Amino acid sequence: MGRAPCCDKANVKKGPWSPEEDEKLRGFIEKHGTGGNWISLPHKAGLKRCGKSCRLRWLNYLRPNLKHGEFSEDEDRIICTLFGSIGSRWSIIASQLPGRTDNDIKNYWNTKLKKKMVGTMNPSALKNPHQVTLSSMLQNSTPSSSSSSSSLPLRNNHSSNYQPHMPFTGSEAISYASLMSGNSSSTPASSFERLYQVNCGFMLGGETSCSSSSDGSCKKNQMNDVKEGEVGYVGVGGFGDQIGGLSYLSSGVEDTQKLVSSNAGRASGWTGEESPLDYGLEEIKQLISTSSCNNFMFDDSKTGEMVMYY
DNA sequence: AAACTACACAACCGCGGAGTT
DNA sequence: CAACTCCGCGGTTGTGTAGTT
Repeated sequence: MGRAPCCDKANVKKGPWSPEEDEKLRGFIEKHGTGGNWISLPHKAGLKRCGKSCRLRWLNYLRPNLKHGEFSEDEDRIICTLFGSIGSRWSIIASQLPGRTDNDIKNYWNTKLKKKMVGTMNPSALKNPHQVTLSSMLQNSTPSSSSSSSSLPLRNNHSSNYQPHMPFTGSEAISYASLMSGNSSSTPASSFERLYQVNCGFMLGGETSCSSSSDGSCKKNQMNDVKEGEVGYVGVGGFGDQIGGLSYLSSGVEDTQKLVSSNAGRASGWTGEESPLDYGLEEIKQLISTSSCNNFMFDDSKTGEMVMYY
């Protein structure tokens, strides 16, 4: 069965929104609400736009109480922590950042934060081929082409032993962990910085595995997996133990929960249509505490590479 | 000043899930 | 239960602009 188009593409305007269109849409929604039907909304509002386009414009740009501009360090922290815990589920991350949209955060991550992560790494280490291969991390992070997705094992909803390969060998990972712990930032590495660097550093390589891929197999099902307790995750301590007593990841979960807790109140300020996603605190806590992305383990015996078990 | 490049952000696309008929 | 519609999500692309050569 083919999927019906969401709108008559021939009679629909595309591209940037004009101020007049914005005003029409804003005015209509302020007056009538969305009516729970985005498809019919543009017609009612007198707009020659696709319903999805209207929805996006409203959610990402016109909606009241939206923040535009620089992200604060707090917001950076939250994004990184959550990204490290739950991957690229931008809507969930956005739900913890009032005034920010998933699109905003996604763009911010892709254009700035990811580079910031890279920037925290010691460049000299990158010259050593036996240590972290940054380019390979980044290559693995973008599932844009079908070829890349075919070369990378895609997560199966119902498979608990999905094993994406990290671009490190076991010893490389140890080098990397040492590098991170000895990072020469102006302040001693705080627990956040370690969490930030380790979680996010690895996530650069693991992003694909946690995001929805082109086959979309990794979307809401992950939530369902967690809820249903079907996933046989390896314990959180696995990775930290292996890298010589560094307990970044286990503390990461704790920190994440604190962050989520501290932001839940703010998040609750979102009401109805304002909130793109309304996950409960407990839901997110559980999601994070059982998050696949925090569960690492070496498997030197098989491949000689470090492997994350999901 | 023109050409080129890099970056940031808005918008589009296609998919899966949920709800309805 | 299948067929269908709509919503929401995340990845990707397009476009404008600032910076550099």
